[in-house]
Amino acid sequence: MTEVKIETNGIRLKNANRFSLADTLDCGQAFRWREENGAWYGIAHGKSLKLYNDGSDIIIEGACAKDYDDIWVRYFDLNRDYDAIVAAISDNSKLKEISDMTGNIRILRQDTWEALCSFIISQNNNIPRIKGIIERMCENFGDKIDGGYSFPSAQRIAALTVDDLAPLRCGFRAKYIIDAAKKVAGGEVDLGAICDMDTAEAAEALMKIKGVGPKVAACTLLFGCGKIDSFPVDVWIRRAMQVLFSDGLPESAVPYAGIVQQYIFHYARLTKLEFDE
DNA sequence: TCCCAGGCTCTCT
DNA sequence: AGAGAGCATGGG
Repeated sequence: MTEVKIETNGIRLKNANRFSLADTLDCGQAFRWREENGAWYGIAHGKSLKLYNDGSDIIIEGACAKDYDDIWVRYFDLNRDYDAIVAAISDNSKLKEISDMTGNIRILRQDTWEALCSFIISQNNNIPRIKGIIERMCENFGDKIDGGYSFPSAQRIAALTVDDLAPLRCGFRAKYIIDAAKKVAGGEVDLGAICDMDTAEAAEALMKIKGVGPKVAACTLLFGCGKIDSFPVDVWIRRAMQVLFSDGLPESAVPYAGIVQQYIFHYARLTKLEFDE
């Protein structure tokens, strides 16, 4: 996407394109990023990062060259041409208006297990509280690393009981988290294989987990497997689609449905889109 | 305070 | 198959 410079304390993305830190890291797709004095701090794939803008560049502080190639290019979806996607969908005037506001979001390719777990927690919940539960999960059961705690593995959670999760204060979702961990750690649900399946088949496989329905499965596949044809429908999207695209998603957006879904989701929330059902 | 939150399961028709 | 209640908890 851009020229990359390796610097002493991190990586510099020269003239970072279609990459708003705020829109990408705080649009409800990932829950472990926080802003402080203009910089964004977070932990992903067991590593701690600080990101900030330097003019038109983005600095990924804490990333070495090897991790950049092995982890961060994929995590930040840096090889995808978002300009081309925005151009393609802008043939529709509503999508153009939406992407004018949200087209600097990049879809993060998160760890599959973390995405699964995060979106199990997200059900019938609000974003601030989702973040709190996930942080408590990491503090209680993750590994201490420089800068915080890693997201705990499925194996670690599988060794726990519902009662052990009480400190998370996640309510009825605790039993779902335990079920997911046991099935993933035990191999009954093979996340690696699921990421290789087609989207519909993969969703079916994920829904063998208690508490995983179509929406949680779709989010897991979009944000945890990079399946950009996966289209999560939550209350915001359902209402936004009724108001904006009652005849369905425009044809030009179908190949990128998942990405466009995130644009619409963010747009709906930014504009506090009002609906009369 | 009271409504509702990036839904899903269970039950009843 | 489809509709509706209930769910834990706490943010706004």
